[in-house]
Amino acid sequence: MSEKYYITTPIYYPSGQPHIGHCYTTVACDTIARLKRMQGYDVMFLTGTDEHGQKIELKAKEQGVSPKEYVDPIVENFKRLWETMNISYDRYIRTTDDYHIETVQKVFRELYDRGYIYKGKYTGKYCTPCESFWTESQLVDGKCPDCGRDVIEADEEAYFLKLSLFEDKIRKFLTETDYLQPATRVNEMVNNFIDAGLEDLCVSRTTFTWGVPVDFDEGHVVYVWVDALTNYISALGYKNSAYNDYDKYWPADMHMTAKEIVRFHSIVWPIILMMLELPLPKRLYGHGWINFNGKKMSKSLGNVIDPFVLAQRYGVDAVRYQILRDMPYGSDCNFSNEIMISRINTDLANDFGNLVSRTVAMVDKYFGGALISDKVSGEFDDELIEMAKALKAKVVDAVDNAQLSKALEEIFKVVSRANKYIDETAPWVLAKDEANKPRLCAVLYNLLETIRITSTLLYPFMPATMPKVWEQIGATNGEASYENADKFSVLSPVVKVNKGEVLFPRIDMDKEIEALNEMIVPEKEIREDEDLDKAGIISIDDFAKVKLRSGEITACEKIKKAKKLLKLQVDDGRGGRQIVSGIAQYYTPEELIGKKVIFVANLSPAKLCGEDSNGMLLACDCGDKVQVVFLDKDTPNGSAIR
RNA sequence: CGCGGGGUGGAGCAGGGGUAGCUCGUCGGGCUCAUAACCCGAAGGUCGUCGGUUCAAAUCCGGCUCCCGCAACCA
Repeated sequence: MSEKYYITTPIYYPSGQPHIGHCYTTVACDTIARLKRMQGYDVMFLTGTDEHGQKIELKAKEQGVSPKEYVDPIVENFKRLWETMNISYDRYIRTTDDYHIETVQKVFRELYDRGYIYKGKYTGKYCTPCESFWTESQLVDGKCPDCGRDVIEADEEAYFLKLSLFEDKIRKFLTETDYLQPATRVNEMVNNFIDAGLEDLCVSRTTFTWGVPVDFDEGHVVYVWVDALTNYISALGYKNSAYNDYDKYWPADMHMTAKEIVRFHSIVWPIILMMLELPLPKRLYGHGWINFNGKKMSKSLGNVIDPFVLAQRYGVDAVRYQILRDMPYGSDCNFSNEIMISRINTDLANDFGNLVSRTVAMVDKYFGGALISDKVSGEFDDELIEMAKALKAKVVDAVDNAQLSKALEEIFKVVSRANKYIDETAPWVLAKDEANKPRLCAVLYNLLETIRITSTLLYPFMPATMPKVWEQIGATNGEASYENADKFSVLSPVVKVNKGEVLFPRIDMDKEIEALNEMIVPEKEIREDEDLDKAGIISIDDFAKVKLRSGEITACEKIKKAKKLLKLQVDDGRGGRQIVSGIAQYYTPEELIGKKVIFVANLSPAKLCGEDSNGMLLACDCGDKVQVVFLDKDTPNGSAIR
């Protein structure tokens, strides 16, 4: 019986198309899963989609379809992407699957029966016409993100999970085990959420219906986390009959997530398991984000990179390599087309691909494609051989700690050493003298062996390309195995090579960037135009409701404690008013004083960071910047604008 | 005084008391087996800033400053 290894990605929320961020987590898990399989583990690799919730219900309504109909094609797209990215998941869970729903209902009830769930009141911002609750952060300009109308404070009946009971236990779990990685996040979690007092978690809602029904209280639907987190055990058949390997695989050996949901995986999930008296997972790794050109990735910035396009242009393995190579342990990484191309060119094309190419070419050229058994070792051999043999342990250690970029770094040190070895031994010089044939043969054999070892260890990272390498170096009888990855002299002494296609073609950076830019720019414009159209046509009466007026900024200061807010005194021709505006990043108070601006005069007053605001300045979104609309200096204050 | 991360040669990062290191880029050289690839060398840094501890500080301590997340407010 081989040892088991259970690894999970989060289940992704299919309210939009999958992007490069989803790819990172999934590819990272795939790499770990593949290495574990090579090591002989009985691996269960789970991924899936979290398909319930208000957001999806709303999006479906917008499109006039049922939530399931809305979600199905997106889920297909996720699966298609995983196919493209060569993801070797063993099981795919959808929270809309019957067996999962069954488990969630049973878990919910058990938590209730054990006294960990109680009925209480949920308060939040409520939009009456939409019958929807929103969190503060969901609001758009303080208004309902759906219809744009005002929201009110309201409450609804809801069930809560008594997280607070487990404050001490969870603190201990986080601080006294190495569950949460990287360890720096432990402080973050403890300081922010546990020491601050663990609040009970709202786990049911009545304002929407797209979710798992609470089977003992009609109208209630299980809300987010009890539904989503439970997937890790329902997928194994916990409290359902679809599968039967809970006993075999639980507890999970590795949950991987991006950092924004570490909180729920490090606090809520273990507590739920504690409540159910189930074993706790062994490891949670929270990785950073892929930023694009230094900015957080988001749809509104128009910089979501399409992984399908990348894979098609550069090949799956190149994409897998770059995102794994450049994501440092625990922190964010930067993505740009330049970074990706330069990675592909230097590491994959120049260093690794070219090493294979030149080695195979030399065996071809000097030995007609097959080595001879006569070999003489010499200077430089030992260092290369020792380095290659030591590599496996380093890679395994790094991967075990989710340090995939470190693992790749180590592999490429050996690749680099091999290239240097060619220079040191200068095979083309040896080839000039027939007497040196045995030495030449040994040099090439050492190179083939080094390629065999590095390509074997690269296989989990780039599973599509490595078998091609093995074909080329003649490692076709299972020599390229994990077992052999720390041994030398594995290939047949008279190994026969097969010159093949270029593994990683070099990319012309300038041309490629140009081509990519051409693809990206029009797409962005289209999306904005669409948004404008969708925003809907309004009548002149609607427009007349907005009272715009001119005014002069007479005083202006930053609001301390607020990063983005400026407090402005505006002469509106009627005694003046105070307006708070979120433009502190773009303007200093000095440069605004004396300027004539347009403001919305009849906007309902609001308090921002304790400051009253009566109105709103008109400003223009210009890419990353915001530009206030200024009027001519001689515009009288308080004039109506229409 | 909200929580946390960070400021190291042109760019991206590592180092965490005692010759400042890696990748890319630049410049010079070598080689010609190879995907104009590979190898070697050089230039380039008072390690954000001020002060403290120490024989010795990029590294430890304190103040300041700037950046980036989270949180709170982009009316």
